[in-house]
Amino acid sequence: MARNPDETRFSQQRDRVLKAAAHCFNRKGYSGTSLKDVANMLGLTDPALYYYVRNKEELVYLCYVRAADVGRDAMERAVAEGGTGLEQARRYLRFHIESMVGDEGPIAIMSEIPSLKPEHRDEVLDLSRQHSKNFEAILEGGIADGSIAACDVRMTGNAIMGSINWIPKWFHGDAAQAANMVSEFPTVLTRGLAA
Amino acid sequence: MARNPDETRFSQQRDRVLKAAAHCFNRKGYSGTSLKDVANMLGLTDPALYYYVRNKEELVYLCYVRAADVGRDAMERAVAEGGTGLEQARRYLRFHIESMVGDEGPIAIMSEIPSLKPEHRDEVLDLSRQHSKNFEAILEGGIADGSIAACDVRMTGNAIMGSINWIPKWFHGDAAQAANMVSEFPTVLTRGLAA
DNA sequence: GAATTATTTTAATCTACATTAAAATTTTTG
DNA sequence: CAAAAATTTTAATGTAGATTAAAATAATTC
Repeated sequence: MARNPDETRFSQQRDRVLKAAAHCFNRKGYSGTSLKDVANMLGLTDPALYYYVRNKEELVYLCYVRAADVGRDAMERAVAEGGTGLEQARRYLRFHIESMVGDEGPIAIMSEIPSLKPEHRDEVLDLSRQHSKNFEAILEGGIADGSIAACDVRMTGNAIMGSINWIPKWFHGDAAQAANMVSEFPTVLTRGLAA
Repeated sequence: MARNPDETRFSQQRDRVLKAAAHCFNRKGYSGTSLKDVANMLGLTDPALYYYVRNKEELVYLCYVRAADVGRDAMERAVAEGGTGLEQARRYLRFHIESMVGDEGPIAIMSEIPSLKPEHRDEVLDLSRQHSKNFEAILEGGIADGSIAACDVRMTGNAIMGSINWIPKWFHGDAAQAANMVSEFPTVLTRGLAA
C-alpha cells in the first residue's frame, strides 16, 4: 500500500492512463502502440492524454517508475515481515507477483528503458539496479543466516529477476494462470536456494 | 552448427546486419534504434540495408527467427547427447547461453514480436511456443526418469525461459560476466529441479 | 579489359504518428 | 445559476525516420 502520493481525481486518472499504456505496450509492443491506442482504451481521444503526461516519452517513463514502485513496495513489505533470508526472498517474489497479476497490474515490461531521455533513463536504471541490489542483499542475508546455500548472488539475482521481468511479456490477465503463478513461481524460483 | 542455409557472401553479410541490429535493439531499445544506427555500425549508409532486408519489420523478424534458431539448435544438441532429463535441461541451458554470449551473439531480445506483421508474428510466436513446449517435454522426461521432482512444468518452464529471454537485456558482451554466466546460470536455474 | 552483376550512395519522397492550438464541453464552486 | 476551473475535443501542424529512385562505384565474369 501507501503507493499513491495523492488521491486526487487527477492522479487516479493518470494511473488509469498508465495501466492502459502498460496493457498496450505488453500486448502490442512498444512501437506497435500509438497514443491513440492508449487513449481509445479509456474511451478518450489521443490529445486528451496530454492533459496527464507531457509526451509519449514521459508516459513510458511513468510506466516504468510505477513498475519500479510496485517492485520496491513488494520488497519492503517482504523484508519488513522478517524471517530468514530465504523466507524473505520467497515472500518478496510472492508479493511482487501478486501485485503484478492483481490490482496493480498490468505492469509494463521494461524493455524500452534505453530510449528514454537521459535523465529519465538514468533514473529508471538506478531504480532497477537498486532493486537488484536489494534482492542480492536478501540473498546475502540468507547465506549469512544459513537459510540459503552459498552461491553467486549476482548471477542468482539476475536469473531470478529475469524471470520476474519477463512475466509481463507472457501473462495477460488469465485468472487461473495468475493463481497458478502466485503459488508456483516463488517456490520454483527459490527451491534451489535452500542450504 | 549447421545453422546457415548457404554461405554466400550475401547471406554472411546479412547475418552481420542481423547481429548489428540485435546489438542496437538490445542497447538502445527498439524505438531508439533507427536503420541509420544499424547501418552506421557496419560502416554503411541506411539505404544499403534495403539490399539485405525488405524493410525494418523484416529486419526485426529475421532477428527473431535467428534467435529462435539459436535456441532450437542448442536444445537439439542438448537432447541429442542423451542422459537424464535433468542433465538435458542443464545442458540445453549451457548450450543456449554459450551461443548467446559467444559467436552467435548478440541475440535480439524478443520484446517486439507483437508489432510484427501478422504472418511474421504468428510464425515467431509459433517458434517460441514450440521451444517452450520442447523444454517442458525435457522436464517431463526428467520427472518420468526420476531425475526431476514432480512440478508444474508449465510454470517451471515459464520461470526458466523468462530468465533466458531476459539475458540480452542486461548482458552486453562483458567477457568475465559471460564466463560467469555460463558456469552459474545452468546450475542456478536447475538446482531446484532435482528429485 | 569490356561487359555484366553486385553493392552502395546521394538525393528525394512520403507518411504515420506525436504534438500543438484553439475551441467546446463538462464539472466544480461560491 | 453564473463564473471559474478542469477535462476533452476537433482541427491543424511538424518531423523524424522509413522508404524509394536513380545514379555511382566496386567486384566478377568471360
